[in-house]
Amino acid sequence: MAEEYKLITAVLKSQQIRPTKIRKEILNLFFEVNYALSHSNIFDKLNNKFDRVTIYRTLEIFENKGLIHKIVDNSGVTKYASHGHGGCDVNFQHHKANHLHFKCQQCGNIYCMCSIEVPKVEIPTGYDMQVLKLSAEGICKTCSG
Amino acid sequence: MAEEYKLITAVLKSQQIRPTKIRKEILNLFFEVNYALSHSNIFDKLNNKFDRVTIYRTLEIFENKGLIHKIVDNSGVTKYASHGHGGCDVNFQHHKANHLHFKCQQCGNIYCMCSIEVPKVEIPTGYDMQVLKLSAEGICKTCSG
DNA sequence: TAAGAATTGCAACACAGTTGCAAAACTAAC
DNA sequence: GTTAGTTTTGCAACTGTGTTGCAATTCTTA
Repeated sequence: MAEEYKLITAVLKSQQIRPTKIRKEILNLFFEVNYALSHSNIFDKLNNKFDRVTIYRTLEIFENKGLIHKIVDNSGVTKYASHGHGGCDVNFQHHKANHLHFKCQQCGNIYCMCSIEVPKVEIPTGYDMQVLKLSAEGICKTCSG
Repeated sequence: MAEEYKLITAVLKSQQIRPTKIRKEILNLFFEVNYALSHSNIFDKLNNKFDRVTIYRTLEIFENKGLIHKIVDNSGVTKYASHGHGGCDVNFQHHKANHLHFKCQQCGNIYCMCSIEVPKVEIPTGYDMQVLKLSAEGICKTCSG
């Protein structure tokens, strides 16, 4: 844990984020899992130790600095996934690019799948497509295994 | 308008939905547009004539009976698009199947594109994919024209 | 017209997310 | 190490979305 926190502190500093207690604890949570976390997931895991608002603000900072990205799943729940570590099945570089989000219908977890190539798709004339996003649902490795 | 309401009444009856005032007005709204409507869109368009809760319940009924489907866009806003009429660029049958949702970055409207074929995609072994959804962003016909 | 069922509106609530502000914690200079 | 200034945090309050229970109203049909 102490070793891990050294790395976490370094990651925060590398993004010009002051390594306060709550920031280290939240970033640590992201590094411990390989799926996306919601605000309430984080609030619960931190056991009411910090204020709701501070968690929102921390997530905002992490997102702006590119440490995590926001995912809105198709039931409307907002989650965040870390770049690097468990947050991606390939590596940090790929993660930043457009990738597929897989939601497990059993456990509800969302996994980033950076190894997937987003296919080309033709849309009707008159429309100018800038972004194409893929999202999948099914049963994850853990739940089917 | 009177003619249109005859059709709307018939559609409602065909799904065993009693054609009350609010239901006819809401279904009419869906038939007037070719994009998805949010609860607050509908509330505003109906000019506070009906209760918020009744609108929620009406949307729930329409969704359960298959007249509309729910779309959560990637900023977390829940919208509903009608099957048939303006809600689809092909026809009623296609609409029910999996299709692409296109969100205009300018006007914010979401359009259903039923003519798009959803491509095959390979995912990592161990994961069992049941559903694949496509969503796009860009500039719509109206805004670019 | 009256009884029973469905629909509506209202009040109240839960939850996610945001803002302003004061208290606390840090940083850097002396 | 103390102090001034900046950042961060926690609290209170608020908005918006969605839900539930219940009583009043409306519709159906007999």
